[in-house]
Amino acid sequence: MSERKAEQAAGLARHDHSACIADALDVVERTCATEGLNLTPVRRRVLEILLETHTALGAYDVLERLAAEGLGSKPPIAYRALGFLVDHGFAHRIEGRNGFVACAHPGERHEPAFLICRTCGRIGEARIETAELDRSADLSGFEVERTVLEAEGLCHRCVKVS
Amino acid sequence: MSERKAEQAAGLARHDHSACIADALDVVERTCATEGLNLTPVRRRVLEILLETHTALGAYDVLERLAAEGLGSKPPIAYRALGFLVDHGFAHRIEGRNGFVACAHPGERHEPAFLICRTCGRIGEARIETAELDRSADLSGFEVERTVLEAEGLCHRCVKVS
DNA sequence: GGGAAGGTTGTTATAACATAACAGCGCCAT
DNA sequence: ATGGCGCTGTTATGTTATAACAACCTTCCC
Repeated sequence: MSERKAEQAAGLARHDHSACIADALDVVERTCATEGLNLTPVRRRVLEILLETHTALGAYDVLERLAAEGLGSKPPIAYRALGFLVDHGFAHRIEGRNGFVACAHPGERHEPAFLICRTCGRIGEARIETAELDRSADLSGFEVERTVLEAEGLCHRCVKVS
Repeated sequence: MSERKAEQAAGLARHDHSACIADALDVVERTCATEGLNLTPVRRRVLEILLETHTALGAYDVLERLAAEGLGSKPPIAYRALGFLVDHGFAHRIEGRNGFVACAHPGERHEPAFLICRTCGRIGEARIETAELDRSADLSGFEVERTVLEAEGLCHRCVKVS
C-alpha cells in the first residue's frame, strides 16, 4: 500500500507557462464537451485568470478582473463561477488563504495536496495519499469523504533568499 | 519510518468529558506555569469555552459567551485570546470551518490532523505523519513549516443514522 | 519615588470574505 | 407557445478578521 513513488509538485518548478495554460484550457474544454458541462464565457474567463498564476487568488481579486472586462461586477458572479470550477475539479479552494487556484491536474481524478510558499505565495499541487489518516479514521469508525491537505513553508527559490 | 501504529482520534469516542476538560485545563495551567506564559482570565475562560464541546466554535461564538459574562464584547478580545491559545498549541484553528477547537493533546509537540463530521460537527484530533507529502516536498526543494490536514466526512454515529 | 518598557485589555473603525433571495433572460423540449 | 431549466444580474446583508490607537498595570532599573 502506498508504495507509489512520490512525484514533484506541479506548479513550483520551472516550466513553459504558456503551454501550461494552453494545456489546462484544452483539457477543461474537452472535459466539459464530453461531460455536457457548460463552460460559459464567465466561467472560462475565470479559469483563464486563475491559470495566469500559480498563486491563490481571492474571489474579489478575480471579480476585479472580471469587472474591468465588463464580465460582471457583483460578488455572486465570481463566487458562482469559482464554485462551478471547484465543483468539477477544474480549480481548488485553498482554505489557508481563502483563495482559489486552477487545478494542475484537470481531468484526472485526484485528492489534491498543496505546497504553499509563505513568502512568494506560489502553490504547488501534488497528488497525495493519506493512508495513515485513513487508518486512524477507520479505527474511529469515521468515513472520510474529502481531505484537505495544505503545507505551508518556503519554496526552493525563497529558501535560498532567506 | 512511519511504522508507528495509527491510533484512534481523540474527541470522537465516548469518554468522560468532565475529566477530559479538567485534564486539559490542568495540563495547560502547568505548561503556562513552567513556560512563563500568562494565562489571564479571558484566555483561560476562552479555553474553557472551547473545551466544553468537541466542535469548532467561531470567534464570534466565543465572543458572545464572553460578552454574556462581562469579559469583553469586541472582536479583537476574542481573536487575541484565540491567537494566544493557538500560538502555544492549546487550541487549533480549523480552516475548513473558520473555527477553533481546544487541543486534545496539549503539552505534547504534535502536528494535528482532524476528522470533522459534516453532520454533527464533532471533531476528532489525531496525530498524523505526512511522510508522502514530505517526500513530494523534498523533490520540489520545498521546506515545509506547517501542515494543515483536515478530513471531512461522517463520524461513527452519523454514519449509522444516514 | 520617578519613569521607561512590555504586555494585556478596551474601543473604534473598517477591511475582507461570503451568501440569501429574487428578477430577468435565453434556450430548447414538449 | 409555454413551461422548465440553467445562467446571469442585482440588492442587500451576513460573517469573519484585523489595523490602529488609548488606557492600564506590572516590572525593573535608575
